[in-house]
Amino acid sequence: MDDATDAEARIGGRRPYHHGDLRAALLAAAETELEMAGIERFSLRAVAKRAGVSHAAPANHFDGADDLLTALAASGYVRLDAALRSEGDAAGRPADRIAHAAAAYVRFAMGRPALFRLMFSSARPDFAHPDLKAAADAAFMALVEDVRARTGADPFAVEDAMRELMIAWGLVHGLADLMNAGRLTPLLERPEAEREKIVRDLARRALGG
Amino acid sequence: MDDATDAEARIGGRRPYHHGDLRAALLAAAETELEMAGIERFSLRAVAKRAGVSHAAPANHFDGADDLLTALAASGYVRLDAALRSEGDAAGRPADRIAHAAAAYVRFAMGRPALFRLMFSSARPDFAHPDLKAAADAAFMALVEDVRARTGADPFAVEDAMRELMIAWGLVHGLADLMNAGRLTPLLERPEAEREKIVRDLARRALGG
DNA sequence: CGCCAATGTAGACGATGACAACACCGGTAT
DNA sequence: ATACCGGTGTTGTCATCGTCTACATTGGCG
Repeated sequence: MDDATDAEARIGGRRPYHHGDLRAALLAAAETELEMAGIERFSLRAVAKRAGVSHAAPANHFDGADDLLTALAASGYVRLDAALRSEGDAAGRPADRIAHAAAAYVRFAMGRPALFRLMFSSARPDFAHPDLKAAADAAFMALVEDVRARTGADPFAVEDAMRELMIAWGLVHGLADLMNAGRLTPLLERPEAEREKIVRDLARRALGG
Repeated sequence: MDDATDAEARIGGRRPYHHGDLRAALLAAAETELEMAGIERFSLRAVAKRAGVSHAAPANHFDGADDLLTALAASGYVRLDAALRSEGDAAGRPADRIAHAAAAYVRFAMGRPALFRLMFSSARPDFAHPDLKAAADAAFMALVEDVRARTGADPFAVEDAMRELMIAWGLVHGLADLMNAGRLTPLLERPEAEREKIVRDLARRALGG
């Protein structure tokens, strides 16, 4: 926070020509800008202004707007992965990991709607970028492992386990995306605690038990 | 088609100053432009060029780019509604309507990926617009009725039926959106006929059928 | 101490959405 | 018949956007 208030701290003095950690500051500014404006009104110049630098400064750290969004999406997947795993660990029985991960998935999406759209419903990030690909794959594997913990079988080897994975991922992603879009109001309008409970129930029910 | 070839028909002659049915032509051009460029690179000027009119001509028929996209989204929901209902009617038993509607939902999404994103994952259409709202609600009701045909209960009155609805819609929407994003490759890579069969099976399985 | 690569700034260009002023056209009232 | 008029399409303009290029500033290294 000291860095963030740098400008104010130097009242009367001139702001330093060099920022110090502009790359990180741009990523942070981009995320709030993304949530404020939405992916379709996202503007690189607005991000630069929010970070307090000139409109062309980001070019020193990112290869254009889409590259910044690629890095941001990767950061999103890292956090989604962490949320899925920590929530899974909090489950009692291994077979119930997936239901808790489901609730975490939906909570993640609803807490950062624009970032979630960037991660799953945008063509702007370069999903072939190594960093993004690795982060997205890791989060995917969190789900795979939860399914394995439930069925005792490797989804990539056993078709039945793969079907479970498809149902689990499809269901939670659909619920998240629909509520993100303001649909599914019967579920959307409930208080958060109840909503999470329902999501867990839906996951258990769809997976047969 | 006579109107569409109007320009060619008048070789040597001057194209008529007035188009005839520019509104419909713009909607058609917008849809192909949307699928070609994607929602995030969609450009009103490109649509106008595609329709063969000046960049400002659309203003006479639509109140800006977002209004055009609103009309396009509404047209999408009308078609989705029709697909869901006709596919449901093709099902043998009433209880199996929902599985067939599920396959239709996924097929619709994969056949028009950008339009599907416009309908569910974009902030540009005005979802409060009466036409769009009506079309979206109608498509939603198609799913509601399929659930009712299966459970014999009104989802809005019986909580258990509502849960079935959430699972059904969440699952098919998630499967569609994920494959649209290039994920869920184990399902995505199969030939279309097999994919549809799997989607129906997943729906039956998730609904405990 | 002077050079230099990294980092940030300023300005310009083409594309875009929106707006305003004008041109064209068919139908209608006189 | 003719003069008007509202609907429709065009041209021109402006602010904003992403990107590129030239230049300024800085800290560290030889």
